Amino acid sequence: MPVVSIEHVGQHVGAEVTIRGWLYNLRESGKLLFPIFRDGTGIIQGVVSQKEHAGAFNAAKGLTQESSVIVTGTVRAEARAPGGFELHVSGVEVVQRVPESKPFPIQLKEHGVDFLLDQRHLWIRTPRQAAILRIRAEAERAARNFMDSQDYTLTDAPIFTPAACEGTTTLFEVDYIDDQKAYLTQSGQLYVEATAAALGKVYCFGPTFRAEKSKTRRHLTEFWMLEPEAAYAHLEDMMVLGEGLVSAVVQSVVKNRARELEMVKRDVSKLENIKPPFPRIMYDEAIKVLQKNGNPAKWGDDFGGDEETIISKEFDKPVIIHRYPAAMKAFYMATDEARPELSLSFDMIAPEGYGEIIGGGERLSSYETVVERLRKDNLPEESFQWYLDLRRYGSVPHAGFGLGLERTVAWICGTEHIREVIPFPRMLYRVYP
RNA sequence: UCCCCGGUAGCUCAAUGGUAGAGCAUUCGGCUGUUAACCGAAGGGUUGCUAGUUCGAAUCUAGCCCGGGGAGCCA
Repeated sequence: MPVVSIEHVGQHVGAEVTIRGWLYNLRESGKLLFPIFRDGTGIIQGVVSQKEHAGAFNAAKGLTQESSVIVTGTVRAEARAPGGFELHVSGVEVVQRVPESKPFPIQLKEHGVDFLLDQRHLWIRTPRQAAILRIRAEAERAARNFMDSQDYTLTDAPIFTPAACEGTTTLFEVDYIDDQKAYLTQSGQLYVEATAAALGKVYCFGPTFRAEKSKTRRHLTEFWMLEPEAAYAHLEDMMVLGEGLVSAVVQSVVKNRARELEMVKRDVSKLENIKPPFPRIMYDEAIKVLQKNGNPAKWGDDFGGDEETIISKEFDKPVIIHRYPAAMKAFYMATDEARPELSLSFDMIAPEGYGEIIGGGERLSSYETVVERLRKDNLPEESFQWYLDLRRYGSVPHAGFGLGLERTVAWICGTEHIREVIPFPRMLYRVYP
């Protein structure tokens, strides 16, 4: 008897199959039982008749939620069943029965955020959470495929680092061997600048850490970033690469994860439209847009969540804002020679208030300027000697950006908070489970 | 770090100064087409902690602890 996954059960109508999974829910109606099974790929309702299969009936009757089961039965097309297919159950083998004294804590009803996050290891079993994690996986695969197709080479960056990439206040310090200190990486960027000089076009993709005391729906202390970097590339190249990457990810999810998007009740029409080119405005224009909308922003201000939302509402695609004032960007950002008060930087703001999903730009290539900026930002020069070597030995113009995976996936899924789109979110004051 | 909101049964919530309640979950009983099934019954509480006001506090006051949303900062 073939073991089939629930997502493929429609190919076996009329046949007897085996499903291995868990009891998601059980409804009883006298001498008929309606168990709902899940196996990680989907859910299917079973029907068990006491008259026809007394053994299966007795095994399933009173069975507790999330007990693990191996079920055999005949697949029928059935309009009355959720999903359109139903399993007429002839055999039930209980692998492990959840004890009645300590039932599965997550019910098919509403729960509070605190409770669900404490139960995250079990919460991910519910259909909505499982769908979100599948969409995340598709987004990661699509992102890698796109970068590979553009001839970028994956060069992973270290997680232990000797010092800050960006601000020094948000570093996680860890005890390294023999009383040394190390820090969890905030960004792989400095390292991909090195591998770009070795391999030309590169990217890294992995977790990054920020000890920011931020409590918002857009923040995690541990999040994943995809960071391309290319030698001899300029700002324009990166804006084109960024919109290509985001479009490829969105379209791949729309194409390959339609069922999951339906499960999370996403309005897919808003995603189908996400194709290049994306609207681009200069920082100067963005300030004007804000002022037009009654926001008190003035030239030189950085944008917070409110400002990003106002600007993104003007467009139905992600919007690229470029050439921010140099003063508000990191020490490695290149300046615009036409207007030295501006940096050759850009951010991409997602629609619908999901905030900044990309930040990047062209890097400083002159040794003297990097040293000057390091001193200005009070960064420890001795920790950056290797980085300065990149400006000593064949320095070239180069550019790159960082894409925040969780914000991108949260936007694609339309979730309330980005904590839902990573299997085990790490947040301010929460590292369990 | 700052501002706002919250903490009552395993879960979601009600009870605004006078005997702590409901739905779900659990247990027992009923039901041959259920859709977070339904119907009947039972068990289940140190109202986050500490102090205070009061004849009397889940309720009012103060401090603390925990959580949520936001600001700053960022992807």
